[in-house]
Amino acid sequence: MQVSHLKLPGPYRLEETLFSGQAFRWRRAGGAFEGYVANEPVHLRLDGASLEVRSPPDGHGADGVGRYLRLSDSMARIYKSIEKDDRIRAATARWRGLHLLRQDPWETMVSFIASSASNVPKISRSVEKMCRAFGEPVSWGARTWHRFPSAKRLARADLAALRACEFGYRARYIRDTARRVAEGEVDLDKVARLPTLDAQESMVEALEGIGPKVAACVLLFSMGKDDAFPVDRWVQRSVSEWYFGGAKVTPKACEAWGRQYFGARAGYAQQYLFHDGRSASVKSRRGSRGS
DNA sequence: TCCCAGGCGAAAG
DNA sequence: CTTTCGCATGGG
Repeated sequence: MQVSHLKLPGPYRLEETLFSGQAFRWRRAGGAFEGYVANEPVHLRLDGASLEVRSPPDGHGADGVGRYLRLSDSMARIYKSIEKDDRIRAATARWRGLHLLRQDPWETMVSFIASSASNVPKISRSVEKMCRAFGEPVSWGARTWHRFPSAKRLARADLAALRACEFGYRARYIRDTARRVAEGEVDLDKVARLPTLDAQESMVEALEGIGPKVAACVLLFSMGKDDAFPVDRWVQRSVSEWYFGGAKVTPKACEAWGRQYFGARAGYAQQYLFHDGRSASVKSRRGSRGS
């Protein structure tokens, strides 16, 4: 096993970052976290101002972890650029150190196809089942881990086997998207080089099951397009409540508004709004349960 | 039993 | 063009 330590340039909310609905394969392991970076198993633990990274002896070690966690993001500048009012300032203050991730685009695309009209725990379960069924096994320690399956592998997946992962009606979208990516009809590296709106449009245009929101998630959570502004029910609700006095806002209008209002780092603002709104809701549901 | 979930595509207006 | 509806499925 390799062990290395990465220096953290500032506060990093590792748990909130890994469990804020961007990534779906992380698990709590005591005070540490198990998951995958660059499709290699890793074990992360915060240790004061540094991050301990454990990984298999024959893998990439900590290579890529800093990039994945976006450790070098200039958070002070980001906060300065998105803190347009007291509401967003409250969210950034509450969750200071929450980061966006830079994940693998293919994994992010499949995961967010699975996300539509679903919820974070269920997405995680489905993705994990799919990895066990189709992903390459990796032995490390006492366990067998499973890499995220390639587009080529999912392209020839049996639809019934995909459905068995609880993807429901999304299984077909995942299999067909895998085929188009495996055939090179859609090239994710090329998509990543396009301007945000062009990239978003190209994915929506080419791939069934990918609409504006899912495409924005791929751009924001895997391609570093920080001006993408994914609008789901939580963000739509928060924006309506906090910025439109409770008036209805369509997802399309909400997205356009968010990109304009928050600017080049709108996606970071979105993540803080999402996390803040969702945390408040979970807390109040817990608090009001009973009777 | 009904409602909801990091929506989307097709149908209807 | 915009709005509404069906979709699989598990959890509250």
